[in-house]
Amino acid sequence: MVEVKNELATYAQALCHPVRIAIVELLLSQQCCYHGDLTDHIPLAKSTLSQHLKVLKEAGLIKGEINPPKTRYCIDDKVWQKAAKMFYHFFEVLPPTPVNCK
Amino acid sequence: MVEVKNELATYAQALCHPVRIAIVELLLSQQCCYHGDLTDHIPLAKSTLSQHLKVLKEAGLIKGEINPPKTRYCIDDKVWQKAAKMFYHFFEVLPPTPVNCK
DNA sequence: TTAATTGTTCGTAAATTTGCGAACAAAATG
DNA sequence: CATTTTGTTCGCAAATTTACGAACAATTAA
Repeated sequence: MVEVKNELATYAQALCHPVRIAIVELLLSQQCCYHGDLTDHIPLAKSTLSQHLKVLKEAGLIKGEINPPKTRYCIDDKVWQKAAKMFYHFFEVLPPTPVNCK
Repeated sequence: MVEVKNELATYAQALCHPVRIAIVELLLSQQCCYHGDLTDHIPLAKSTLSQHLKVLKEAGLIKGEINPPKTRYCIDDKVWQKAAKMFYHFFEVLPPTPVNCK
């Protein structure tokens, strides 16, 4: 890291691992928040899953209300929309390549 | 990596480093393709920049025509649009949280 | 109260990422 | 032809990431 951490890079970083994508997709597929055992869906040690959840939490994309035996993980709407906007904008800025572009 | 590499994760991976974001933004800001010395814009060793470019190239997001003393780096429109669509879709699927969501 | 359930934190090992300089390649220029 | 320019590749070291099991909370259930 050679400079100030880019916010977009932070979100990308949170989403750059297949397991974290899977976790987020699972949360997205829920009517409301997810509660239950994530290891039912993703075959990893719970400590490993906990670590991935931590990454997503620290990026702000999800929030969890954890009253130890019971847990609830949700996408954080607000941050999610913000990240969405940043990605939208990032990908939008590409103008069509001019035909005379060499 | 515990499973088949997720394509979205691959793009996120390519974009998860501030320097790579900076490189892509530089390329996006060009009328056409970029040619010149990237170290003018990003204060890193050229070998390091070369590595970051390699990551972006392997993800397919950029392409470079390198005839050694001269170089041209471009966003790869096709892959870019594909990645854009994947991110759009990924972020779009979030329905508004129901008010009765507990 | 004791056991069961569920999740986090800690320590550790293996793999990957990041960054650098040195060495190397390949074309342009003197 | 030698030098300059520009970029890649090759070690190498430091930092980070990933994954695991063990130990540790904290609440629920027996």
